[in-house]
Amino acid sequence: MNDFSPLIRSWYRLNKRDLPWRNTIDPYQIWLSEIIMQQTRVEQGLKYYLKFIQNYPTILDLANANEQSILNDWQGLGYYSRARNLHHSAKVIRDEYEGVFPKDFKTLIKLKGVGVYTASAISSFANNENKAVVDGNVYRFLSRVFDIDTAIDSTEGIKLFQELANDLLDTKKSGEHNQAIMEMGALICTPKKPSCDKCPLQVKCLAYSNQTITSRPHKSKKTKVRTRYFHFQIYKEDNTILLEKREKKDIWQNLFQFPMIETDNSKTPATKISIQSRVHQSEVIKHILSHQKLLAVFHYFDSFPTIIDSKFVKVNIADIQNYPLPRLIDKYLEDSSYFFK
DNA sequence: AAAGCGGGGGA
DNA sequence: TCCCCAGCTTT
Repeated sequence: MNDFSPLIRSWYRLNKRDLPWRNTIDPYQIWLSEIIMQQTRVEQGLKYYLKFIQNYPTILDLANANEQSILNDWQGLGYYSRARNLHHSAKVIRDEYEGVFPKDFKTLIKLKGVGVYTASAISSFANNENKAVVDGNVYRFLSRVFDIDTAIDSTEGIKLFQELANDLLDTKKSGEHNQAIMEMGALICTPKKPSCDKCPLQVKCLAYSNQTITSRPHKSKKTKVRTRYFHFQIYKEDNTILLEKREKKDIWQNLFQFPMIETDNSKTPATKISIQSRVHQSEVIKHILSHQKLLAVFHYFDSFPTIIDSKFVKVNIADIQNYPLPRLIDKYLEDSSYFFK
């Protein structure tokens, strides 16, 4: 389709949102925005982007920070490996690239946390490199415009959509083209009730004429949810509590929580938790993740356990804010008056 | 090729 | 409830 790129770019120039990372060609700032926005809505990620630009104005500020501070600033955004990889890559650029942030696809793709999409985005936005982005917006938009039934999460689909996106890319305006095609997906060709009447490609859209919009894009895999049972123990003496760092390869890696015992049901594991010294027990708190349903109970104690695990840390209540916490824990503290009495 | 990894918002 | 969001890494 010859006029695909001109049509979406004309539309984009008139209808684009004013987003801060669109007003720069600094690859560092663009990288920051792209990592934060992975699997994240712009409305949710925007305040994190502003915070990170404020707290880490340059790649060296980020590289020289410690991981706990970065995770603390990332708290609540989810997919915490993004923050760990962010820090790792910042140090690589400081130590191996003399602090100069790369803007070419070949170098970018080597960075941890940067895949084909992110390397294409940064290199096209910062360097006008001829690389087509394929994100969730692009899958949806292209699967509809060309009425493609191939599953977007299959190996075949990934290859097909990347090649189609490459073919449609206007080689002289790759940055604007990539912004435009994603903005079309985000503002017009939305998952539910797309605004086809405002779409510059309505008359050319095959899914529109075939009335297959609602079944595009086609996905094959469905996520299955696992249920887990967490028993958190809140040990408090005066103004000090115990926290432990989650170091295993599991959810919330390198974040902190109250010492926790996982069981296969929500019944109190009496053999592992001393019921005699427990002063209070919370209701079962439900917390939903994409692939896990967590059922948590908080058990309260007014003295420390006789044996204190080496991975526990004693934290003054006023200093809890310096420890990155899973949303489940953070929300529980918000809702609980316990620590403010 | 498939699974694992957060949290929030909309319908 | 279910689906999706400026995806990537590990198994």
